[in-house]
Order: sequence, then C-alpha cells, then structure tokens
Amino acid sequence: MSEKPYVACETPVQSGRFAAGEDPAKREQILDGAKRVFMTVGFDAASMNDITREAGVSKGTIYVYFDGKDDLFRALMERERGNIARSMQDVLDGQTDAAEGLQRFASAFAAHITRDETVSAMRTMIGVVNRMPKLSKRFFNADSLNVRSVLEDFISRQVAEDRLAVDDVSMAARQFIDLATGTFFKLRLFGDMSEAPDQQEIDSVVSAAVRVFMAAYGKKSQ
Amino acid sequence: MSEKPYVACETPVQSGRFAAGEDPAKREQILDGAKRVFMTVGFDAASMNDITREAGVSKGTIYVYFDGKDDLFRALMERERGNIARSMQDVLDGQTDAAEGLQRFASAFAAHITRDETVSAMRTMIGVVNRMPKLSKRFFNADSLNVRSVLEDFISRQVAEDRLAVDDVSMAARQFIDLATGTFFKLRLFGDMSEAPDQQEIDSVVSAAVRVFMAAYGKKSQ
DNA sequence: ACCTTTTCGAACCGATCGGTTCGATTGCTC
DNA sequence: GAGCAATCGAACCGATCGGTTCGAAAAGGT
Repeated sequence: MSEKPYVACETPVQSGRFAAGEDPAKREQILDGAKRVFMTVGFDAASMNDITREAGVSKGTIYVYFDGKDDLFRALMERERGNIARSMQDVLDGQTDAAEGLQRFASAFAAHITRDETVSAMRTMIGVVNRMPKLSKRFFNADSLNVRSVLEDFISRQVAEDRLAVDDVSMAARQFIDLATGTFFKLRLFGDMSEAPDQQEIDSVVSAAVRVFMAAYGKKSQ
Repeated sequence: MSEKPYVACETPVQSGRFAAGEDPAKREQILDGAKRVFMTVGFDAASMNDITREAGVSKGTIYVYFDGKDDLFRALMERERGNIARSMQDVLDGQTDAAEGLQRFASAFAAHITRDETVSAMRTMIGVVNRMPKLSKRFFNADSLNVRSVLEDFISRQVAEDRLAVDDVSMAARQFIDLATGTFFKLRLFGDMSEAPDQQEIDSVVSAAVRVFMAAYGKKSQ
C-alpha cells in the first residue's frame, strides 16, 4: 500500500488522445462487433476471436476495455437495454379514441418485438438466463414492464374519461398485450416464423385483438 | 453394391443378450442422463463427459448408441416431443359448458407450460433454433399446433351447438391461448418468475381470460 | 467351465476455447 | 522530428471440448 504521490492535477489533461480503454468510439466499435457475434450465434458459441475479427480490433485491446467475455456481454446488454417504452408513449400521446389507440399501440409494439434484432436479443438472453439471472431479469423488465405501464396509463385515462370499463387495469393491460402480440412472439422465438411478419399480417391479428378487448371492456353506452 | 446373401432368418435370434447399441433400457438410461444435463445447462455448455457421468454409462457406450452429441440431442428431443395434446383432449371431453371447458383447458395447459421441465426444454430448444431449425420447428409444433387444434375442435363444437358466436375459429383459439397463458409463458421463459406459479395464481389469470373471451364470443341470448 | 459380446474406464487425439504477454507499429502532441 | 502512449498482431498458455481407441472386466448363452 504505497501512498499516492501528490500531483497538482488529479485528472490528467485529455490532450487529444484518449487514455487506454477510455476512447468511447472504440468502445462502441467493440460492442458493435460483439453484438453481431453474440446475437447470431449465442453467448456460448461466440468466441472472442470472432468478436476480435468482427469488431476490427485487436484482441488485446478488447481486454483493455472489458474484463472478459462475461463483462463484454453484460456491457452489451446494458447498452442494448430497450428504450422502446418511450416511443410507445409517443404512439399513445394525443390518442383519444380507445380502439384506435390500442390498435396503434399493439401494431407498433408487435412490429418491434418481431424484428430480427429483437428476436435475436431475446433468444440470446434466454440462453443465459440460468447463468446470469439478474441480468436477464433486468433485460426483460426494461422493455416489458415499462411498455406495460405505458399501456396501463392509457387505459387508466380512458377509464377516467369514462370510455372504458376496466376494474383491474394491470390485468387488462397484460391481457391486451398477450392477446395482440403473443402469437408473433412465440412463432418468432421458436423459429416457426422465420421472417418478421409484414404490417398487414400484424394489423389483422391486432385488430382482432382490439375487437375482443373492446367487447370485454368497451362502454356499451357509446 | 453386393447382393445380400440368403439367410434362413433375417432377424437374428434375440437370445437374451442385446446386440451392441440395441438395448432399449440402456438407450433410455443414456437419454435420461442426457436430458438432465442438456436441460439444465443448454446444448453448448453440456459436455459429453457430464452426460457420461450423469447417465452412469461409459463414454464409449454412448457412442455405440448414438453418432455424437448432435444425434444424442436430436434423439432426446424426439423422445421428449410433447404428447400434451391428448391429455388436453381428455380435459375437454364431455365438457358442454363453454366457459367451464375453456377454464379447465387453459388451467391445465398453463400448468403444463409453466412446469420447470417444460420451461427448461423450451429454453434449450430456443438456444439451438439457429443451428437446428427443422428440429426446433418440429418440437414447437408438436405441442403448440396440436393443442390448438384440440381447442379449435372444442370451439367449433360450441359454435355448432349455438353456444358461441365465432366466425374465425382458428383466430379465436389463438387468442384464447395467448390471453390465458401468454403472461406465464413470458415470465417463466425469461426467468422473471423463477418458480412455477401455483394453481391459484393460474386460475385467477385464466378466469379473467375466460371472462374476456366470453364477453367477445359468448352468445348474448343465454 | 468356456466362449462370445457388450460394457467399462482411462488414456489419448487434434482442435478450440478464453485469456495473457510482449515487441512492433501506429498516430498523436509538443 | 523526438517522445510517448495506445494499439496491433501474433504467438503462447492451460484447460476443456467432442470424439476415438483399446485392453480389461463383466455378463449372459450354451
């Protein structure tokens, strides 16, 4: 334990060049390469050599920026953690009609979760759920819970304005999301549907879901 | 291509002992061990040495019965391929009331797909969906499609007997399954719900699903 | 008891893994 | 152009992987 020698300025002058392992651009570059590898072959089958090649960066450099494969994966998943909730909020903003709002919401959300990128990320996370339970919970909750709370707010507003008759808002929100997106979710996850569904396919399922939801929770007197 | 020589009896006399690699009991024993390993750590992380130890069988013997890791995994998944559809048929047999039939159906199906064993199998299959697309499709369809067709039959019967008003039976069946089981499916798969839900939890979600479904498709004049 | 055949068990193979090391190279600042 | 630090790149490490081999042991039929 040696005393730290006195220095006039603790933080070294960032004179153009970055300190080792602190160049944000290079960090992003590594994560981009790691993303392509992890998402296509999964955590186990992804080799650090593949990531090295894909990122166009020396192997040693990766270990300057990250502590190892696990740390790199963690950092990647933290970066990729969803921010879909905000855009779902935008979709619902200003929507007054319940049915139309639900339709737009589910359509956008279904399109999101069936994208190749999202599906790959979900598959990869499911593959490590036993090894990194906390990480996968965070990843799952980041999208799932936030998006659902956005929908809950919308439903609550509709109830307050007397356009919907819902007693258990949380349950209703869960029901609608499952109703509108559950099928695509499962089909895509298990590879039974190899490509993302087109908008027409989504809209057909979603509008059927809206009909059911409105039949159950819509105000009769409207 | 040599001609097969004439032999009096094509099938050799099974005189007590089995030919190498043809003892069904040993084959099962190997598959049981392989199942425990594959399901807990996934395909990649499962080592043949682990399986050897877990199955209580020599490594060489495994390679007498199976061509390798891939073949062993394939054989396991074929063996484990669901036969849940038949028991779901039993659940619905003799059910006349639509709501009660749906309740029983969903309750049993939700209990099945949230069992630790089922969840592990699904996670494992999702992990290899890129490498063995045909296998994972077969696995997914074995349960999913058959169970849904059982429900479709029930709904059709209800429609024929004028107890339900459904135009698109296939869509309605999908909707109900997603509505009643989608939440548990996702929560369990991503590890956000670490244990299988108890029957009370299931029934609460399922009966809410039945209410919504009946509101949408139930005959008003009843 | 003897023979046949399966199974065992342990060593071994080449390949690849995550991770480390270190001198050469690059690109920046002064 | 000199000096310096980050990066490169290639070799290297021990461990583990799937898979193979082979003599010893075990089990059953005759």
